[in-house]
Amino acid sequence: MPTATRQRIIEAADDLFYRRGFDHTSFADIAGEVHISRGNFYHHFRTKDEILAAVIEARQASTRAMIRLWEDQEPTPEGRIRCFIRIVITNGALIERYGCPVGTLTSELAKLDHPCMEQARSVFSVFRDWLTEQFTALGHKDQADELAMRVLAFSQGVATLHNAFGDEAFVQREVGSMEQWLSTYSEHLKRKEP
Amino acid sequence: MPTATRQRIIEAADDLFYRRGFDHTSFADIAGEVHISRGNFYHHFRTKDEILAAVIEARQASTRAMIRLWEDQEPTPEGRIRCFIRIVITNGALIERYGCPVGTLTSELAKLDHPCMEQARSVFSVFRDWLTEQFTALGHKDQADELAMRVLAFSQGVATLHNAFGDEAFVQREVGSMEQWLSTYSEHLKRKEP
DNA sequence: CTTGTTGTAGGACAGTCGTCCTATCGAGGA
DNA sequence: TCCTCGATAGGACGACTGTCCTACAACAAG
Repeated sequence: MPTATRQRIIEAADDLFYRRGFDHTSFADIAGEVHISRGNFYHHFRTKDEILAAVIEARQASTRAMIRLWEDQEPTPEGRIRCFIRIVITNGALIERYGCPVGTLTSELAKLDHPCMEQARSVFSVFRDWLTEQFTALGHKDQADELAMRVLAFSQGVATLHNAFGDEAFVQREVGSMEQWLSTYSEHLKRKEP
Repeated sequence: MPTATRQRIIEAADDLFYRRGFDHTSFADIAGEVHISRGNFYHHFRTKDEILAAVIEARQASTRAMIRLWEDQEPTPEGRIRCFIRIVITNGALIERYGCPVGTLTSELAKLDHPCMEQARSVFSVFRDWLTEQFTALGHKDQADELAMRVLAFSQGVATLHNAFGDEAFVQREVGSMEQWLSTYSEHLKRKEP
């Protein structure tokens, strides 16, 4: 049963881990953000790794929630994949400043050789599996996972360079190019099923 | 005039910043790697930021050296761009473990709001400007920078996902796809200048 | 009213951090 | 031989880290 305070800790840690990085965020930082004492903090999370695990779990949940939203808004697989492609525009301001939350956390945990690495990777997998489903529905079952990985790589590349250069025109251009690439895969379906 | 010890410090710091991250690498770590005392360390670098600046400078130099090597080995712009594309295979083992040195450092410095961020970005720019030159030589002067950014984004996306998933087949596949994409841009030139 | 549980606070603890200071070493010039 | 000066060593410093312990307040169960 999650307490309200516990929930606020997770939200603050989520935000700080994103903006400052996991390693560079201290207990005191999070406690200060939530306006509780470090002692109270320890009552909810005994170690830093426990918070990280809870944060990643929360990110998995919010990712799934976002995906459900896309599925409600867009009836076609093409429209849904387009939602994912456009995420680098939707979250453009944050990505320009702090990069992709999933990619940067994974990179950091890889360097730290952190036990939560596998859990962090699974956030990637939520996107990957869902994109694979969409490409399968689009009639490309045999290469669905490969296409999903390509879209995922696109978003990571654009996010990293947006974070490095801050060039919004570049993001717009790449999204447009990717949407055009996507349309070639969906028109192929229309031609097969008129 | 760089001392031999100073050079060894830079090399050790370069390696550790890559493998553990800048923030998570301490003075003691580097000193231990070089087998010198922390006091001696301070004689060469007074602050951590000074080491970082020296490391980034060294990376710029080694990047330019690698580029010169490519230019010596490959006479055509297409072959040279191919060298860059293949770098995610050449350095595959390291990237799988620690990600791209340029991308991960830039991401970390962005989160730390570090003054060396601009300098780190310039390592990206070395690649970007050189790729722009190559695409210009390939006869695509009007969109040379856009194509350079696309190749750069490709490498960052592939590196991030290779680091996350460790899927070598994915890397091979994406490199092949990217080389095919590149060949369409060079054949366009051959058609115009037979 | 007593007892026990739970949330909160504040501080103790040993360790590490970046930074800085001082002392010693060794070679080269006067 | 003495002096100088860069290279090296070793430790001191205050601040901060993650972790842990104890004390108190609120409140429900008995």
